[in-house]
Amino acid sequence: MIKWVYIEDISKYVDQEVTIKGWMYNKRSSSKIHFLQLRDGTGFIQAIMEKERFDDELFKKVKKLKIETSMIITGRVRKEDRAPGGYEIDVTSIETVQEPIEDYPISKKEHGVDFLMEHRHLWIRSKKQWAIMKIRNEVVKAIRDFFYESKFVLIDSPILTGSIGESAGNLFDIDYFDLGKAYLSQTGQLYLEAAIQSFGKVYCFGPTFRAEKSKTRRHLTEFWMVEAEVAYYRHKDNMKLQEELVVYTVNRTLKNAQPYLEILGRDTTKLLTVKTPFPRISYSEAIDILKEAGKDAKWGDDIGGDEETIISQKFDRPVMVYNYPKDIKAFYMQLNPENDREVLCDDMLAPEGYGEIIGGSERIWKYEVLLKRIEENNLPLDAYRWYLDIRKWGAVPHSGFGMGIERLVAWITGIKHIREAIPFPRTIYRIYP
RNA sequence: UCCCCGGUAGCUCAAUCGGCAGAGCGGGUGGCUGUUAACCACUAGGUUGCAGGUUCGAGUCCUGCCCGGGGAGCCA
Repeated sequence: MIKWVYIEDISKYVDQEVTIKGWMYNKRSSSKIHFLQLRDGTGFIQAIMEKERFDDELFKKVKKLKIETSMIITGRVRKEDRAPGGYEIDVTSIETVQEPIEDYPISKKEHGVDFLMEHRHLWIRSKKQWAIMKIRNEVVKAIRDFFYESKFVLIDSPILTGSIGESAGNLFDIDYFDLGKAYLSQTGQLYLEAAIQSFGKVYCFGPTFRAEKSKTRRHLTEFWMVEAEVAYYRHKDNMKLQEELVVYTVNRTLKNAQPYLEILGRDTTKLLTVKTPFPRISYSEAIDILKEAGKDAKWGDDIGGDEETIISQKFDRPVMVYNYPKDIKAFYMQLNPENDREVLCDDMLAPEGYGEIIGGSERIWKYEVLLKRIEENNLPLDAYRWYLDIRKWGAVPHSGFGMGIERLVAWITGIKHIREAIPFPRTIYRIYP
C-alpha cells in the first residue's frame, strides 16, 4: 500500500511514490503531456502525465476532465524547478472520485463581488480565500494561546440573552417560549464582569450580532469578537494588555502564516513594525490632528471612518485614542476623575486605514454611580438588576475590551473588505449561502 | 433611513449623437513535446433586471419598481 500524504509535507517524500487525495483546480495540456494542478486542503501541487506512459483512452479521458474533479493520484515525487511550488508528481495511477456534473462556475478570470458572494460556498475553494482562512485560523489560535499563557480563564458568554448590551434598537430578537423576546448577544461584557468576581482574569470568544443597517467594508451583521475583562485593572493596565495581545497575535501570524501572507501578496514590512509601545493620544489630541488636516472637527464629535484613517496614517503601528467625551460613549464607562466630561476608555485604530479594531474602557464599579448612570440614560432598570447586583458584594475596579476578529484579520491579511475575513459572511442584504 | 454608482452571452466587460448587440474568458471540436490565469484555429451561445412611456427607430432618453455594490450614521 502506497502512503497517503498531504501536499504540505511533500518535500519529505522526494523520489518516493506517494498518494495524494484532493481536487484538480486547473489543468493544462499539450499533445504529449498533461499538467494537472491539484490541491488537497494543505497546499497546491502540479502532477504530470506523459502520453507515452498511459494508454490512449485514459490519456484522452484525463484531457477532458472538468475543473474541480475530485481525484486520488499516485506517483513519484520529484524536485522540479519548472513546476509551481518547486515539486511535482509524476503520475503512475489516477482515479477520479467524482467528475463534476456541470462546468465549475468560478473561472480563472476575474469575477464581480455579487457573483462571488452568491457562490461563497464555492469561492472558499479558491487560493486567495483559502489563504485568508488559514491566516484566520492562526490568528484565532494565537489569541487563545495568549490568554491561556497569561492565565486568563475562558468564560463563554450566552448568545441568547434577555438583557440588553450597549443600546437597544440594533438587536436581533426572537420569540423565546413563554418569556417573550430574547435577543442575540451583541457583547459578552456584562457576563465577564460577573465572572471576574470569581476568576479575576477572564475572556470570551464567540459570535456577536448587530442588527445595524450598516453597509460598509468594516461591518457585518454577525461577527466574531474576543473580549477580556480583568479585576483590579485600571485604564492604563487595560491599554497595556490590548497592546500586548495585538503584538503577540501579529508576531505569531508572521511566524506561522508566512506562506499564506505571500499568496495574498501582503507587504509584511508593514506588520514588522508592530511592536510595543503603541502611540497613545488623547481624544482631544485626535481632534487637533483632524483640525490640522483641515477637517471640520470639534470637541464632542465622534470620530468616523474617514477621521480614523487620517489619524492612523500618522503612525506606523496601531494607535490608541483614549478618553472620549462621555456623551458619545456607553453608560458603564468610568468617568475621568480629572475631567468629568470624559470617560476612561480607548479605541485602538489599526494602520493603513483599517480603523477601529479594539474598543475598551475602565468600568464603573460603584453601585450608586452605576445606578445613576443607568437612570440618566433611561435604561430599563429591571434588565440591569443583576448587572447592578455584581456591585453589591465586594466590587472592585476593573477594565476590559473587545476586539473584532474580522477587522483584525482584514488588517493582517491586507484585504479590502471584512466580508472575506469570515467563511460565510452575513451582511444586510445577504443570508445565503 | 439617507447619498452616490451599477444591472448587456455562463463570467468580466464594450457598444460614438438614439441607427445591424460585440470582444475576451468559459463551453464544444480539432491542433500543439514542459505548461505556468498555457497557447493556436474553428464553432455554438442574447427576453440588454422588470413594467410602462417618448420616437420612424431605445441597450442608449423619461417615469416607477426590483436587485446588488460603495459610503454616511452606528459600531468591533
